Amino acid sequence: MNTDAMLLAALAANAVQEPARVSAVDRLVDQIRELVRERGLVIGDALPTERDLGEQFQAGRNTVREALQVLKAYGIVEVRPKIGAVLSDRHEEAVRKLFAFQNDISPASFIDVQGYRRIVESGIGDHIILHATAADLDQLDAINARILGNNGVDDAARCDFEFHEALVTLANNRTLLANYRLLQPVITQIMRVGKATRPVQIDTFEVHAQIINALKSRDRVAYAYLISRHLEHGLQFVETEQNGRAHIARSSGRMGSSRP
Amino acid sequence: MNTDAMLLAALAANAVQEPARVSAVDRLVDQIRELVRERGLVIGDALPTERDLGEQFQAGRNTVREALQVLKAYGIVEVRPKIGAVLSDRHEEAVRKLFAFQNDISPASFIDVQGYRRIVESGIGDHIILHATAADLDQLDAINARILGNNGVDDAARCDFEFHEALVTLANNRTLLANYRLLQPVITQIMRVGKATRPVQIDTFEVHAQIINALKSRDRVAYAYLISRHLEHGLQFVETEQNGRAHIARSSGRMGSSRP
DNA sequence: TCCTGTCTTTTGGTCCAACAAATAAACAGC
DNA sequence: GCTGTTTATTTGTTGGACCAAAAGACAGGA
Repeated sequence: MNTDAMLLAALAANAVQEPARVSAVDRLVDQIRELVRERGLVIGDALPTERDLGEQFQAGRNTVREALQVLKAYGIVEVRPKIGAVLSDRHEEAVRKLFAFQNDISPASFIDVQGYRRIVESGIGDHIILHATAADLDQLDAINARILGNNGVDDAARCDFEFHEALVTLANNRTLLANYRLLQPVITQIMRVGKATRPVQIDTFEVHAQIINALKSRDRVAYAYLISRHLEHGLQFVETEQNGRAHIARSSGRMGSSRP
Repeated sequence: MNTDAMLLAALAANAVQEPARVSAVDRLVDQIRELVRERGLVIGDALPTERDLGEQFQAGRNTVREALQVLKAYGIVEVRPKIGAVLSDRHEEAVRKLFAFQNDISPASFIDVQGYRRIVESGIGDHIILHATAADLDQLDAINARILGNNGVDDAARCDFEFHEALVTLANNRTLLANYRLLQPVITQIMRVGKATRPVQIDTFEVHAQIINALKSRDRVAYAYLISRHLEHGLQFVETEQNGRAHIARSSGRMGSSRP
């Protein structure tokens, strides 16, 4: 037995979860998902009508509708009057929404998120320096240049996020990127508030440019220092916050920020 | 206007989303969540019955049920026969489930996840070395000892995960911990398959002990090396996998693993 | 008094029928 | 061929019905 076969067997074993659930709605959710899979439906394709689904799977229309509500909550389908349920690409968005709602948006969590970003964005420096091509770094420059478009706070925050997202993308790890994107609403909000306090697009552009230059000259120490300082700067505006949780988070927020 | 007030104003501005949605189901979802908030209900408390909710909010029972299905999908409530909908603490689990669902479980994603873990678990070394107390490290020892209980593959995998989770916890960053926990099903599965190939609880225990000792002696270089090697070892069993995606992911998977 | 088994009532689970609203598709008029 | 109108289909929502499960009331016995 080779290792891959063993792997797949273990995966199959993991697939069975709760045999206890015999709810018709849950069953329908699975059946509809299976239907999508076996018919090879893709984003934009429409599912059968609610009545058809009910007839096909021996269920009442209300039961079908409850199942569709679940799929809709998952971002799998988007249901429009007359058209019916069409396969949606809003799954990631649903995950983000759901995730955001467990992370309360507060000054404390802002500091926490910045601490997370410092860990991640510092940690990927070595990989970027070792593997990024000149074209990759040039593209970072191009993305950074867009921040000078100066189209208001929201737009600047979006550009700022895109730069950091591109940075994380260069780590070439899908899991990391997905996790980072999960925090997009919070991160963008941090940026928005920072820029609302005083418009500093030009400063942001300059710092990003310095970061890119550090990467181009393969200077990992400079990169780590610049990223740390840049992220720390981003939460200056919540400095006044001094309650317990924020303080604890802050100690982690500052981790690894020793000046070279 | 101080910065905190500005922050809160920006948050409020972010709160309004789509005023276009007038669906009765969506309205009910919001109303029920508001009901929970204003009554100060906590985990375990029961909501009014479906019939009562319908009467209170001027909606049919089927509509209420559809709203409850959405809340259930979000892990906000758990509905039990006869009791009704009770507030649940399964929100994180719902997020995990939803997240896992976008990350297909495959050898390629296993390698990717190990790469993610290497970035994270290496990256937090400095903070742990600087801030962890002797008691923290002793607790790591205690957790590590549990892996010798030798209660089968599943149990060993669970203990293994708990050790690494404890490690990440010492980084003292809620966001990082939440993201790491999101990957629990995949990580545990990696461990399970690794241990199924050959039971190596004692080896895992030894390596973990070495890692703890590196932390106790504040040796960041040894820690980084040991963690990297430990995680790389964990995916030996998928070495045969050589398709494109796995190979790309692998290059990131190996990042920062240069021997000191 | 306290335990135990039975019975009633409440409640979620499922389905059906009906109507309203929206809209894609067919159609008539030019 | 284009445009405005009509039609038919489909989702959105509601009320009602019935079933099964379970909590709570209740009666009976140790």
